[in-house]
Amino acid sequence: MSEKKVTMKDIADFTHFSKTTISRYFNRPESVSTENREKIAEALRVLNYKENKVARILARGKTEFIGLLVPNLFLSYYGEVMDSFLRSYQRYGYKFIVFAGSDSEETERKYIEELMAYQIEGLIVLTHTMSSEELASLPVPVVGLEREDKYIDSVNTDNYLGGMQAARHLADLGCDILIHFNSDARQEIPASRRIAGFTDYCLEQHLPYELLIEPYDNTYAHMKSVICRTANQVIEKYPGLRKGIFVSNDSAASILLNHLVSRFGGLPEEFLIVGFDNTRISQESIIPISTVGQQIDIMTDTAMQLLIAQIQGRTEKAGTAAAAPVHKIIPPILIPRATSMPEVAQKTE
Amino acid sequence: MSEKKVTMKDIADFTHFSKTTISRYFNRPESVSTENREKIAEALRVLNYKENKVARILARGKTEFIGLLVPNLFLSYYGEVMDSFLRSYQRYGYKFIVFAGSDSEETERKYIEELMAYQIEGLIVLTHTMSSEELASLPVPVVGLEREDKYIDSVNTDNYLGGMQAARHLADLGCDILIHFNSDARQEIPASRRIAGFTDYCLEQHLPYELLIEPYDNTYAHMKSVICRTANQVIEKYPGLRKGIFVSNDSAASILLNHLVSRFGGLPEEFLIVGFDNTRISQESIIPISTVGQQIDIMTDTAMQLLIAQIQGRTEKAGTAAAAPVHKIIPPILIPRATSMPEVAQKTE
DNA sequence: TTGTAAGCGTTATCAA
DNA sequence: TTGATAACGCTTACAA
Repeated sequence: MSEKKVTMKDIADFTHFSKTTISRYFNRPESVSTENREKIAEALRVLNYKENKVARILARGKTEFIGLLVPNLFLSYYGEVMDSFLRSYQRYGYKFIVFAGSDSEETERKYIEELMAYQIEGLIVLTHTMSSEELASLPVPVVGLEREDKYIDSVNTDNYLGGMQAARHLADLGCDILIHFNSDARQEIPASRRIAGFTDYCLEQHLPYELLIEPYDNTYAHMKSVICRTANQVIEKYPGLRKGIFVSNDSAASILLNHLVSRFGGLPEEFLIVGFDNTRISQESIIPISTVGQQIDIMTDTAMQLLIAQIQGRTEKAGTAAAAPVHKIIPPILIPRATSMPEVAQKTE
Repeated sequence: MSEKKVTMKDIADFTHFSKTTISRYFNRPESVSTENREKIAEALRVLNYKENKVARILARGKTEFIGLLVPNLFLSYYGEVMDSFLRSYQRYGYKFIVFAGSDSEETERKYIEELMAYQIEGLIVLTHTMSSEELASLPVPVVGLEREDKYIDSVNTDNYLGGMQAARHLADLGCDILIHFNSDARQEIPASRRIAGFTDYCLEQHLPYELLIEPYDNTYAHMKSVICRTANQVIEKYPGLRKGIFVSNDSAASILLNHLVSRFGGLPEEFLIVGFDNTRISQESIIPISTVGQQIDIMTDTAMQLLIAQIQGRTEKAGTAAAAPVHKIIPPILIPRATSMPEVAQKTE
């Protein structure tokens, strides 16, 4: 159990071949005679050889490592995205070194330094800490996901379309007034496009609408207090009207739903709710929440492909002037559930 | 941007020192004269040197890598545990290579092979796929977390105590009958001790109780149908009695709660619910769910310490006969919330 | 305080 | 089809 590690040298000695031949056995087996291949296989088994990829990396310069920077893993959106990235190992073979939760730019830089020291071949960034400009200056390919992406390749949900889908859905259901809850309207954040999509649809269709942008930090308690307060204003302001409320994400939508259900003993027919993301919470809430679903598997796969394209491009044409960053946009899919179809609200899904 | 990588050799040439001195500058700076330290620092800056830890690993044999096997990341429990492990980087400096979701033993072995090839120093296992016996035979330190752990070091919540806490809490609140919902009573799974703790408390205190063990797979839909069915049986069987229901985890507790609230338009006073884990869902449900909370940060920290102890012990006394595995037990903390304190159920938390 | 040289376990080049 | 030999970039005796 604690014996010295068996190396190719040991196999070479054992079989009386050279290290080179052993290496070739792994990398171009067809260049080793069938007979000797068997001898080597035998020796590998007998000595219980295990490859050492660290040495291979040093010799070849390819680590098959990708760095992953994620804000946290307790929000289910990030959990689901991470899950999806990790599973891409089966397809692409890249391993992930993951760092979570850089509070400050400084620690995020430290993480990146560390990742670079391990010779990662690419970096995927979900955190919002550093500017894409700084990220673009790194000596490795970078892809951003649902973050500011001016100077880097990225994959985003078509947030603008998502906002429109939500508005159209609510309008189609005969709402008298469309309302959008959000907490962040900063231009550079892709999710803020949801606001624009929602607004533009309402304007185009001449629908009465209202934006309620109330900042909150990411703690549940604060989110809750802000949303409940906002909801109460809406209740007072639009009595008797059929209100279609599009909420910026499923967690917030769930808070709103719980508030209404608690207050009225159920979701009144005059309230329709649509969330965003299609995270688990939207399915598991007291009434299944209609939501604009991000296609996470497609997004992560697209991100991997962008990254791999960069990795390959880099080795080929090293000196090319930085091309304009590629921004892939993935359409969301509206998923109608009980919060926007009151007639089915009582049925279990 | 695509220049050749700068190595210690370059710094050596630039400063007219030897590679050795440059290396020492990093590893034992005090052994380099102050004057020359500055020269080297200058050269590092001018040439923009970045360390290559892959080479260092090869030379020293320490990777600072830990492998992490987790069933998935969409269940918030695992997300929270992962989050906690990743943050331990700040304390211990270990980087994590993460694999999620091995459906089969075969793929799980492949993951482990891959991790070994990268010379991980230790392995943390949350998956239930492989036996601890097989894991124990690996040539690296292994620590399990809330999994079968006969042959490996492990960290578990004191599930037995947790079951007792839940029962006592419900009994103290004057329940006429105590009921436990669970889906898996297999001895080797630590969580099954929750059943034993619950049962023993009821027996000791001569309390009427019932165990309802109904297997379900991990899909939400199936969980839901099983739990709703079971709940309906309970409703019929114990009309008028104050029922204290201890549910095996928060997700299941949330499903039960939603079912009751939907059916009765609120949580009837005669139902008290306690979940397990203290995952986010317990706080974010329509009525905050009382739960037996796992102390995740303490558990992950304990796991890291166990692993590090093994890593260090291994280098010191290589030949020691495998000591008996160490099992650390972390007490859970009961968190009373509205589902077991009907009088506060209406207040926002 | 600094340098020489060997070594970590692979792969790559060139020759045989 | 195989083998010598030199990388890869760093650490570490041992020597000076």
